[in-house]
Amino acid sequence: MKKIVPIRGGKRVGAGRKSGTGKFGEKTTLIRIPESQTAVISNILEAYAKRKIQEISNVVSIDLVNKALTKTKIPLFEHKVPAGLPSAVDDHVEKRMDLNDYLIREADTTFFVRIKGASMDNAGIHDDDVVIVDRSQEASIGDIVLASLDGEFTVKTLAKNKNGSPRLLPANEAFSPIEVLEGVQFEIWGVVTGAVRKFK
Amino acid sequence: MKKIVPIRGGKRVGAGRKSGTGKFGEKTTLIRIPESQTAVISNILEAYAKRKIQEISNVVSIDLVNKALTKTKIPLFEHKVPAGLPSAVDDHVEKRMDLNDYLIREADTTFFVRIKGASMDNAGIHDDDVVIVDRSQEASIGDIVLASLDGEFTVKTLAKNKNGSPRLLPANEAFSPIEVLEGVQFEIWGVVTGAVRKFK
DNA sequence: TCATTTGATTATTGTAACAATAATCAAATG
DNA sequence: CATTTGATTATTGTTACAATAATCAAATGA
Repeated sequence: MKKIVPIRGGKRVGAGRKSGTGKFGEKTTLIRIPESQTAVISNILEAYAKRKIQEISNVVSIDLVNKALTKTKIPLFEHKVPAGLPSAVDDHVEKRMDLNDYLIREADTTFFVRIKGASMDNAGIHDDDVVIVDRSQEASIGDIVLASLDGEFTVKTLAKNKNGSPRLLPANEAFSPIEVLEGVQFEIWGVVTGAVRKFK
Repeated sequence: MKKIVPIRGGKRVGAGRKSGTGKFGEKTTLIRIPESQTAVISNILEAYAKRKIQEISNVVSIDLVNKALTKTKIPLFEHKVPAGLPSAVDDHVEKRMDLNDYLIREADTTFFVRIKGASMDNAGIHDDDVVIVDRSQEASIGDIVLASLDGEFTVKTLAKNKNGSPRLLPANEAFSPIEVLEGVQFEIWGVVTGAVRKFK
């Protein structure tokens, strides 16, 4: 027995998917890619499709800690700044702080890394900031770390894929995560324990 | 008339082009590339074929997103210094730093203030950061300053109205500028010259 | 004998063809 | 008037294909 199919159709002029509705928003061509590089290229294209910035290095320079650190105890006001004239020579301010003490746990295993770019903006690490990296600390998932990929240094949040391979997350939606692919020389140099910025 | 073709042939077992004799030396797959990026990808592949670069992953920073991404390779610990020949690179690597030297100009006129809230987020000053305030510096328009209004302390960007009266600008759209009205006790305590933050 | 020619064989590589999916439109429906 | 339904067209990954390139060995000829 035949099913009665109600007729709905007819001409549909102008119908159909519109041009440029693909994930790239433009036409594509086929290119032959060596098999060992398909993963890399696919990653790049993924980032491109999402209009994200694919950036690895955001490190300008790496400096070591001075051999002999200075100690300068300076008043710290946590809540209310008292009226009057707070100063370092004042003895009676309740709390004093030394920057080296505050930010550096162990001088021997610490170094400074100057950051460029906006890829870690949402983590409060901005262009031209200097971050403090401690090599002695074990990096955990979620930590901000200094890592190198084939010799390029980057500061990113450490994450892990379902398959266990590491992933480096920028803290800025405009940037795409960095996948640590098979065969790439990858190393974690330390955990970012602090950041400093100079305004003036 | 038929041409007489001399017979030369016969079985040619084991003949034929050998696998891996293509320009990449390996198998390939077809990938669809957006047209605007084909030139870039072709260039990468050309270089890869010629082995000018060993790993294509080094070149991810290629201008896919129309942003020139320069990669910085920093010779760090693995860098071998030729004895007796100090170079700029070596100086750079050997550079050492002290936080007090870097952030504090004059200890006697400097103090720290811990910031609460998000009103200066866009200036890179976040909740729980410690800012460095220098009382000895003259505050200019555009500086981030520690100011007091009727005894309330605040860190804001210093601006000026057309009529000359000062104005304190938060760096966060969710907050409104503070007008310094007539009769309000207003004082600038110093200029914010830096900020530090502890992550871990 | 041995270098060269010739045809057989097989991989590469760019393009074309294809099929499954996705997006979009408008007539028909309720 | 919102929803359903089928028509239409682009996207996208895969397969097919044809021209080229590489390689081998039999046949040739100096």
